[in-house]
Amino acid sequence: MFRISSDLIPFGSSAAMDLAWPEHFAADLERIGEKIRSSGLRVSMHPGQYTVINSPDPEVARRAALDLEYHNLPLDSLRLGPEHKIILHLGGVYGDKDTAKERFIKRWQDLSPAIRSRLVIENDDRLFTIRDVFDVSSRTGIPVVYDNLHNAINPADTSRPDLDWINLAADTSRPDLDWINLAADTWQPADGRQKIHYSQQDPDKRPGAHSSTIAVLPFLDFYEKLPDIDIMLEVKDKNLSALKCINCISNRGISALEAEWGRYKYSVLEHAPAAYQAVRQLLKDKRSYPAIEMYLLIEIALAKEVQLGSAVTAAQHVWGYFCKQASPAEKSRWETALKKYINGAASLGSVKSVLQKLAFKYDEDYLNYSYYFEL
DNA sequence: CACCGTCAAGTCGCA
DNA sequence: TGCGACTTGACGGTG
Repeated sequence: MFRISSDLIPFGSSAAMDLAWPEHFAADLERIGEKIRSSGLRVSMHPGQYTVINSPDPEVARRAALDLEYHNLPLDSLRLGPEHKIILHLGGVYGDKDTAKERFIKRWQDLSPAIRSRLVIENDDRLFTIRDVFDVSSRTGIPVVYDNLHNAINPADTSRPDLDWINLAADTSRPDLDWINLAADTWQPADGRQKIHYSQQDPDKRPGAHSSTIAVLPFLDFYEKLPDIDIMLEVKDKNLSALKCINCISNRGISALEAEWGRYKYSVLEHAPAAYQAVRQLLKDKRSYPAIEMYLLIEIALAKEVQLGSAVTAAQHVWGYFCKQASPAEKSRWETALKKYINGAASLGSVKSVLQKLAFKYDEDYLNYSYYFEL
């Protein structure tokens, strides 16, 4: 799966956009679309929370419908079928949820068939619960994407109206799996595989904020109960977590872990030299597949503060790729940057920036694909 | 060059 | 009534 950014086409949703970009980029779109189709990739687009089709203001609703057209156009231009989805929340409440749901359904009926065939609806983190979403789905047939974190923050009311608040608190939500199984029935063959959103709470941020990375143990605990469906992660480090989870739920061979370690190693080294050594030991047995252990060590290491000494060591490891071929000017730039960092006059980022430019210039792909410059 | 503010979108909740 | 939070990226100004 791949989530296409809403910023794909600059000014794409603006009234000022009069470029015939689908024609202009026809050859590229054809090539990319063919790659998506032949590889079995499923792409999707996620309009922001500002796309509100159920607003009482008809002008807001009109612009929201145009925004959905804007999101549909790239998918149509790639010649992708209706299993490539557009994911939408229900919108605002305006003091009366039932009326707001009715208005969503009415506005949905006026959308073009192409958009309606792509649309899926998701529970949000403060207004419409998964139960509200099922309510709308049962009357429209729109497939439901269940979001576990949103349901934890904004749980569906599973109580009877006569239950008092104490009992309600004790039985505030059904298990994720119940909702996921219910959502399965809303997906038709033309919609492709059922998809859910999975994310974890960032411990230091407001409720509902996504974590920086997916913690592997809670993910596996969640995953082992699931039927065979698609899971889209919502997480700051994006594909890093996706690859982590894939590597932990399937044996992709020790070489896949070694490749991952190659990308993580300098970051781990600057946070925790002991963990760096531990992972090296762990990967020595070439018949093993210690994915979970490796990612746990990486998670623990990256959660620690960067130490100046180990950050210098890691940077010097990276500098080792260039020390022979670098020009005198480059050598002096590196030494100055490192000295300033050690004296507290510059950030670690400025040292890495010097190294990243060298990696690009000298075509060191081992470093160009390293997470050292990202984490 | 790091850092911070600003911009676009619509709604809701809290001063 | 007005402001901040939500989200995402680019971009401009400051020191």
